[in-house]
Amino acid sequence: MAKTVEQIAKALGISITTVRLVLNGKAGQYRISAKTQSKIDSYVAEYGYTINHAARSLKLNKTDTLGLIIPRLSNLFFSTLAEKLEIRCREAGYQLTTSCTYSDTERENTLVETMQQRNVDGLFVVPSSLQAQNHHLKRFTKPLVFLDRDFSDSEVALVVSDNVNGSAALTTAMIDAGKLPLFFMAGDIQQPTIRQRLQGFTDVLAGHGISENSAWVLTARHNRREDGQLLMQRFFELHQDAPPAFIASSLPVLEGALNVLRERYGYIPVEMNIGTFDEHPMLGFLPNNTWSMRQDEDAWVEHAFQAMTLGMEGETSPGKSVIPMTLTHRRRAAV
Amino acid sequence: MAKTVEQIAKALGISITTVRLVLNGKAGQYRISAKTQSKIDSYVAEYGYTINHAARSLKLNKTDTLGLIIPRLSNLFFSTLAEKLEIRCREAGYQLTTSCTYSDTERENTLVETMQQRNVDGLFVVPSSLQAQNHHLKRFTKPLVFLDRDFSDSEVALVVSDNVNGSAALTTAMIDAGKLPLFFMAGDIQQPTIRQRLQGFTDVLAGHGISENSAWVLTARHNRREDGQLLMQRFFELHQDAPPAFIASSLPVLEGALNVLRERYGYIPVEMNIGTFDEHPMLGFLPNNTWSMRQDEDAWVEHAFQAMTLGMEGETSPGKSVIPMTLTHRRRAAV
DNA sequence: GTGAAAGCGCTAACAC
DNA sequence: GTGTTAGCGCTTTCAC
Repeated sequence: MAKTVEQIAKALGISITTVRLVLNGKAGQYRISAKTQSKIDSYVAEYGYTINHAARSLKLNKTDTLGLIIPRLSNLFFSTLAEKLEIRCREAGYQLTTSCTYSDTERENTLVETMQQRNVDGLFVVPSSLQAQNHHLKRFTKPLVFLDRDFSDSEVALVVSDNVNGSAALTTAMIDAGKLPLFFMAGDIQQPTIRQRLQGFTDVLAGHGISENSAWVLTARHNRREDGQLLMQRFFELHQDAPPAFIASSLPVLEGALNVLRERYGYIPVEMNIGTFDEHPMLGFLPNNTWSMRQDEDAWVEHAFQAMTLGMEGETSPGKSVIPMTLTHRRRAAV
Repeated sequence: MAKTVEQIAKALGISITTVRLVLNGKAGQYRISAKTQSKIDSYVAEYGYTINHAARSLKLNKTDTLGLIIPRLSNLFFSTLAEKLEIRCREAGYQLTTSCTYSDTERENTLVETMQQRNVDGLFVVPSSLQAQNHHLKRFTKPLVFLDRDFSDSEVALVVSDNVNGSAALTTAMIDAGKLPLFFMAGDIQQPTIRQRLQGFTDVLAGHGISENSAWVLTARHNRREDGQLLMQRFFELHQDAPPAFIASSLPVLEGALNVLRERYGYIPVEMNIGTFDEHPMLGFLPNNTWSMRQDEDAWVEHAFQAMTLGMEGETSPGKSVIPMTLTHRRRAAV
């Protein structure tokens, strides 16, 4: 097993070049004798041959590997994205290697350096901040495609969802269904994605002439379950009852918020109207009216991979791709 | 940027060895002059130095990379496992690279060959079948640690949950709460994990002198949402009403089963008692009594990494690790 | 049709 | 304290 080209050649008493030509399928092209070919073939069938990827990389200065750096894999949106991107990369002959930052900027920077050392041919990154993004641009010397966070740097290759319009559509759908007042439980509004979702919300409310909307917005520091809990706890410091309708800025925030309700009441009030970003089959477990605004991972992958291909071909950056979102409504369960 | 050791040495007019010693932190040990050191340091500060990992790998015949092959990342259990294993590997200085099989044996075999070519130092695999497992053992020449599927091959390094006892405990808890009859909706019972869960169930029922339990078991071909749907549809071909209590053999099966109920009734009957394997925060969205049997990813990671370490140190296989599961009960929501 | 040789950037062993 | 060298296994180029 795992013979090298040289070992095969020596064992068979033929030259390295000949073996190589056969192994690379160039036998016909160079008119290698059938006898030599079958000698090589049967040797390989017996002992096997595994190309040494490190040697190839060293010579060609490419690894046929792409990197993906995301906040966490245990977030369904990112794990789905990783899955689909891996499939797309493999189709094109690339191995994708994924690592998580856990929203730690230092870790993120380290990961980029690691990817650089390992000489990946290109890198997809969800950057935690504009500084981090600039760090990567400086340190990483091959094509970079940024995902999910729009820091308004028009030069970079970037794929994001159309969060402003998606949020506006979600808000409009809930208002049209008569669900007012409508609260918005936002995680970290420093983060562009969340900020844009909040903006879509306030835009629509302003368009409806609702000026008190700032009272309907609650914000937290991060986007985790715990932040959702804090948000709902804060809500109860300000109000007597559960909100008749609210939007969570992401699924973990929703999980935390509903958890507080269930602890407080022993149940989740069924008459409550719930909006959220990101879709999940388990939203159907809720008996409530729910609206979820889904991000289109397939379109993300196509745009991101296309941008990477252009970058690797040396084209200039394709700039920003803004992917539309789609709304899923689940009607309140009959009783 | 990205100078090689040789370039640095030439630019500074000193020898490659000297530069190397400084870069590797051996300056003190070999008493390199402070002047030389600072010359090198400032050059690196200016132009940077990125080690060429391919060259290092080629020379040392190791990549400081481990592979992980799982069915899918969009399954929360596996994505959590991947996350925690990545963290553990990085602590020990290894990069983890994860790929998915989508339960396709051929793809799985290809992935193992790819990992072999890329010369990963070791491989964690969730094998789709005993044949696949044997294929890997034959083709992969470095340490292998298998996960999640117990094909009763006592020689291999393997980490699994204690599915038989876990399932027995789950079944017992539901029976003790008076939830009979209790149905079991199983996905693919060819797969050892599912078979063992089913076995824990039938064992307990037999222990309670319930002989008709075979009528309470429904099985499907795979373990996906669609299979859960089929199972619940089949249930309704045999019964008039929704099951008063049932156990799903995994979360996707549960999602599919509940989906059918919601379609049929417009709601999920709140008096139904639900058991499932794998824990998820969104199970709290259900107003029902639920019991979920969780797998302990942290323990999996510790045992798996330990087994890998032993393998890399050339020790003999540590054999099978069986990890206990823990039960979470959510009480039916008050009204 | 087949062979030989240089070189990718690193490590390790040895020389001065 | 510093310098030289061989060689990991591959690709590419040129030679016969």
